[in-house]
Amino acid sequence: MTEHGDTPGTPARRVRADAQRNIDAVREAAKAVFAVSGVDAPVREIAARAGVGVGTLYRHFPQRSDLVVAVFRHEVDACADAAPALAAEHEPGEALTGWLRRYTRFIATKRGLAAALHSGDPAFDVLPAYFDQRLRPALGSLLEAAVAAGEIRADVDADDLLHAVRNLCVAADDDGSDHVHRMVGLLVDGLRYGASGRA
Amino acid sequence: MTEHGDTPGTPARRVRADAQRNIDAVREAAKAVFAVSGVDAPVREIAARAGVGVGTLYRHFPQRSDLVVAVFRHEVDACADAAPALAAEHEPGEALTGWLRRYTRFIATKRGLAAALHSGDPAFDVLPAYFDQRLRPALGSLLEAAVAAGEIRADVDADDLLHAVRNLCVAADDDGSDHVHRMVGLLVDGLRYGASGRA
DNA sequence: AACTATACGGAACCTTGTTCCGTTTTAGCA
DNA sequence: TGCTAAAACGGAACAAGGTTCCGTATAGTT
Repeated sequence: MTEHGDTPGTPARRVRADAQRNIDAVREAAKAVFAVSGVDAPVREIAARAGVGVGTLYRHFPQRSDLVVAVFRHEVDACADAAPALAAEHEPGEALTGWLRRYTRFIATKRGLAAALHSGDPAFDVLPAYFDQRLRPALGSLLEAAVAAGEIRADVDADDLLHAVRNLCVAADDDGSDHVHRMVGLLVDGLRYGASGRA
Repeated sequence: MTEHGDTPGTPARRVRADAQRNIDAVREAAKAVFAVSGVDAPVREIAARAGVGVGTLYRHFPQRSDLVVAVFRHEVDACADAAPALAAEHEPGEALTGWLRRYTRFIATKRGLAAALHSGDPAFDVLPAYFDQRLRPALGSLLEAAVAAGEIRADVDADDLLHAVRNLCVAADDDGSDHVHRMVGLLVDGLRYGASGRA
């Protein structure tokens, strides 16, 4: 799991309780507003939704882009953290498909972000790296477990799968909601095809 | 060739001379400013550079995006119009390589635009179509001539070549300036490889 | 309880897109 | 050539969004 709402570069200074509360509130508000109005939504709207003044918002997120980055990282963290949780509660194969479903849901909410990521703003340069660095091990451990249990074949790595699913999601615009689920199901069946069969 | 500075949808109404002068001036200024500061440059800066008030600018280009579109179309036109000119002055093979060089120069200036094109703004939806519709015949006629002269093989069409060169350009960021030229040269040599040989 | 570093709120400021309107210029015509 | 109406001009004014500033409030400490 990940600690809490630490904007990076805050080495060890205690954060006042009310400040932390506001940091979280703003991040949640931003997440909600981004989902509805896209990442270009006005800062004031986010502040209002969080029940906070713009001054407070800017104290914690000095630039608009910091807010976008924070929301993105938090969601990546949540997605990554779901892996061990699923692994603890399900069979390896179940855990794997469950996590991929979770992952597709994550990707689906990122339509607006995609444009921002490729906008050339260097503030977003760190995001793809964070994405890989965090999600690859998460999926990797699920894959390993499923391979060890003999439920899937051993010749696919986390990176390939991550990118394949992502591409499936972006290709299927936003129409038939379960098309992506069927496609991902197909992928997983493909993984099962060459399984060793040992349980 | 293409008439002059006709923003589309101007059926037959005479344009006053000073107006036409300003339209051209603004378009040229925008081209220059975009090249330096990118397509997000402030409108006022463009107006100032054109020696014109913002009111005048907005009279001819009611939206920022109209200006971007106009510049883009004008440059596409210039690039397309270069084809017959080259064909008239050079051997078919020469004309072809000359035009491809011209085309790579055009693509190189479009770094900033690429982001805008994929920004989701529907105002830019028409541009890719215009791009193809205008450039394909231009290159197509050069190809035909070169094939007829026996200088190149016959099994490559304009679309493939346009996209191939474009991809070469975007792949090679903006470093070694002539890498692209060498790669395009390679492509053309490839075209020559299976030539019929008849002159 | 008093004190201080920290945080809060929101008015104010700046930049940028867009509109409005009084003034100027062009082009046809007598 | 001088007259006139339509067309075009310029830039002040407006709207909206990002960012800063600073007087006030509060958490945490002694």
